[in-house]
Amino acid sequence: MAIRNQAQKMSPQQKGGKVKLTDAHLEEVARLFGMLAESSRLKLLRALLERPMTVSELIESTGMKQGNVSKHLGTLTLGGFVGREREGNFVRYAITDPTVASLCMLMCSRVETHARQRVRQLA
Amino acid sequence: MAIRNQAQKMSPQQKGGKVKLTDAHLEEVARLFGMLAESSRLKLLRALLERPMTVSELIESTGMKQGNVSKHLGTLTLGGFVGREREGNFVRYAITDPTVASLCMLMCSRVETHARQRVRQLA
DNA sequence: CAACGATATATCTATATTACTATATAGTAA
DNA sequence: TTACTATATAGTAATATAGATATATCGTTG
Repeated sequence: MAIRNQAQKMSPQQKGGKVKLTDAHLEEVARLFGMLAESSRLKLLRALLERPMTVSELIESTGMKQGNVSKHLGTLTLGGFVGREREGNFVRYAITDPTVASLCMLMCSRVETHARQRVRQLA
Repeated sequence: MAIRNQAQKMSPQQKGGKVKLTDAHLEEVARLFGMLAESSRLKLLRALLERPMTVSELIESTGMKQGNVSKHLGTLTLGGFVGREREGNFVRYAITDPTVASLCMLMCSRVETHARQRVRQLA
């Protein structure tokens, strides 16, 4: 019975810093990570981190096709990363989740670290 | 020319907390997020967060097939999330990246928050 | 060396997801 | 209403990746 992995009714963040992640949690966490696992969507988030933008603005700023922008924004909205607000004919999107920046920055610093490690390995 | 997205020679973390993420960065960040976007791999990480384990132990503790465990561990190793160390016939894997826990916990707390939001929306 | 156990890898099928194109919908204004 | 603009969605082909199975490689022991 090795390790206790299964569900337990506890807050995700416990006092000791220890976390009990149920299988269901992991499924959902994986889905959310998957939403960030696409450079197109990250480009949209990067743009929105500057300021809220309409779809048209995002199309211009990212160079992506309209349909793709819409679809990716839909995904990000489902994930709760961004929110939408109608403004006449336009729809303005904004980042609603403060952890987006943290997640991306954490991962980005990993990129640098990892790159340095690889360089060191080669040397 | 809307927004300046392109490469600039700066440290990823700037003083003001602002970050310049180049397109190349985003590609790599996406790849890394993708490695965490699979519940199987997250299960492996969850196990390894308890303590370093050999492949055999991971097979038993996760119930996954040997080949898949090996493959996923290979992916996680490529991403620099875990490291391997031979011990006779066995290979012991351990989490080498301290940000793994932070990333997963951040995302997990998002899951809870988002779930609460959805409940609120339904009400 | 041969035989064995532990781990890695190769191949396959099924599934998911992308970008693309075209089309549909929603809102505004005439 | 119709016409127009902005956004969303549907349909498709191409690509990628998971899990299952089989096989290969590595390290140990005899």
